[in-house]
Amino acid sequence: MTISSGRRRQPSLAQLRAFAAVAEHLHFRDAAAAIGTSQPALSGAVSALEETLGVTLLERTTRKVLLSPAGERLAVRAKAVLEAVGALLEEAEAVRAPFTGVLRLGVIPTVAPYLLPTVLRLVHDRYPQLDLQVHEEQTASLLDGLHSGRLDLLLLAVPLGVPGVVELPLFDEDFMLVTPLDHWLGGREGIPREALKELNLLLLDEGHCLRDQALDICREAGREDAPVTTTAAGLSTLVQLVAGGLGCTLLPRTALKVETARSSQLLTGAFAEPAPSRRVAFAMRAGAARAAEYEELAVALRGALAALPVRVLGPDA
Amino acid sequence: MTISSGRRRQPSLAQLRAFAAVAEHLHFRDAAAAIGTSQPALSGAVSALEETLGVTLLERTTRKVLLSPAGERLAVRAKAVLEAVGALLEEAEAVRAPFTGVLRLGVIPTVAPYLLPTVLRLVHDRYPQLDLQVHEEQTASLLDGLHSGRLDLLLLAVPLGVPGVVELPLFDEDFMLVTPLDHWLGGREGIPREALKELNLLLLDEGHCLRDQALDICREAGREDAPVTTTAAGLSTLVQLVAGGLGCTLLPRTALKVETARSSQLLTGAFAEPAPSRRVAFAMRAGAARAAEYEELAVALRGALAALPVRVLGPDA
DNA sequence: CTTGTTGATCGGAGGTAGTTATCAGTGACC
DNA sequence: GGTCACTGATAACTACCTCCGATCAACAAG
Repeated sequence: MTISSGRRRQPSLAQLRAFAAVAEHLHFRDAAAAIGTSQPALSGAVSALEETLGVTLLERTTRKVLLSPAGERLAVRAKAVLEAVGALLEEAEAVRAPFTGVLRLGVIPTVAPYLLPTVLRLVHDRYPQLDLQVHEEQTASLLDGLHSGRLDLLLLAVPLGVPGVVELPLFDEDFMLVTPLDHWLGGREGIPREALKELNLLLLDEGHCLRDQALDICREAGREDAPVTTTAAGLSTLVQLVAGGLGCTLLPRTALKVETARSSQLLTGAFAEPAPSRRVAFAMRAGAARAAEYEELAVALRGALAALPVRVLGPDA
Repeated sequence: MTISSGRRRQPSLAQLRAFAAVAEHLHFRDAAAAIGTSQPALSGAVSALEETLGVTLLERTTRKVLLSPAGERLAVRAKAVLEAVGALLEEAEAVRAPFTGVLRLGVIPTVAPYLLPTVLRLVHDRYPQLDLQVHEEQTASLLDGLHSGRLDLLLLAVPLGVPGVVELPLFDEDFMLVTPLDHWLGGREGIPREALKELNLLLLDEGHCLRDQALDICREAGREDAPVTTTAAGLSTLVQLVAGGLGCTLLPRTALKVETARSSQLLTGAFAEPAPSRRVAFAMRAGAARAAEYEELAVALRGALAALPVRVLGPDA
């Protein structure tokens, strides 16, 4: 036996938007301005929602507005509804005109300089309507941006092991050993990984995933101590340090040609098979509205990678 | 330069409901009846939504209705929106009147008979408005029901390791060794786990998690072969088989008293500390509308378990 | 060719939701 | 302590939207 009168109507999206805006601003007039309506309309919408739900959402005084405990919980749900609507609209937009509009692509610094030429040419030739905006950041920052909606698609090294993020693998590439001219391993092939135990290895700064990968490879090779002596902010700098004789470094295969061409003081060595390698992939939010486009983009990019010294992967690798 | 005219309005929930209903029934009149409106209203709503989104959702002929590819994708989004609205309404209901209405609780067979008395008494005394509907099924079926919305809350052995499911641990309980009277381990204490390697162990049928746990314990004890000779559909049967001298079995501590009281042909042995054990917990959907209630229920149940021979856990164990 | 069924269209009634103008309560400030 | 600025709520009005019943046009079956 319920006391509440009559049957309850369904809340409207306008009401949920009104509530969400008030919950965010905690101020009716500001919230009204934010969603482009009048204060009375918003006031009425929130009241109607409270009536509909049978719950007091806000503690109002004439001087300030507070969310009630119930309001706190329901504001989350309201935002979820509005997000779902946003996703639907975004998907409709994507369906209506695929490969148009802005695509905010995040790329890690150890991939960007070597892969972007290929990516940019591909997009320009094949999807000329697509406005690609590139953001070069480290992995952690990229993932944060992906989740917060600041970025749409990432190009980085995987596996990430982050739930809610889908990886579209593109290719594997080996790491090469770059040494000074007079180094005992200089220019050799079939270098065993164990050689890493003895080397003075130069690494990137903290935060670069390439640094962590190099450390992992050292660990796998049986090296106990951290081989850190000097660090550098970019691969170019790193290579210059090697040329200066300060040590050796690992370079992904795609970076090799560009970075070693600048100096005649370098030699390149190849590891014995299976050489240490990294996998590069696209990453997107699970359930992204434009997922189909990103997958098509991945297919196209795999095709465009044929000229590069990498092992291109299938979509399910 | 867009061809489409004017600014687009927002879709309404009624429109999304209309579309979702048509997508489900693929028939306008049936769909209209399903959501309690007239066919013209529904027809208009879908048309308006197509206009709003700028996308053709349905391929209509006068004889049949098909979802367009875009419609397929957007129907999923529309359903997601409606689900989010449903979650909001459910949460509002829960806020308005917590611990009232129906709670569909799923329980595994090896927990139900021993814990339900405590649970039922607790709910009856403390939450008399709560209409507890108990469903006894095996873990896989329970999880399926939880995801599909057929069940609200589960009571089972953890860890599950299922994403999207939150576990609220309740207690740990040891496994005891039940043997015939004349067994060489009969009634002993401090039995080493390695003894399991030598035993003829009777197990439950496939699908019972207790069976898998027992097999795990055997594996940990170093047993290579599967100790399966006979199986039984329930612990009561299993114990009768032991009393008949067909072998030994493992029984959770909570089941011990009830199951061994029926026969004088049994002895109970305790393993050496730390004894093999299982953890029993509530499990709910992540983001469940009534999550706060389930957590309170877990707290209350932990308090009510003091009389049982188990190690009650804290909420973060 | 007739008939039944399909989804689309029409015209009018009702309600929803928006607007502007105004009210009433509260805290800040001199 | 009184004034004032600012808060959210209310009132009155209007516009639009959505709904319904009735009807229409297209199609398939017999």
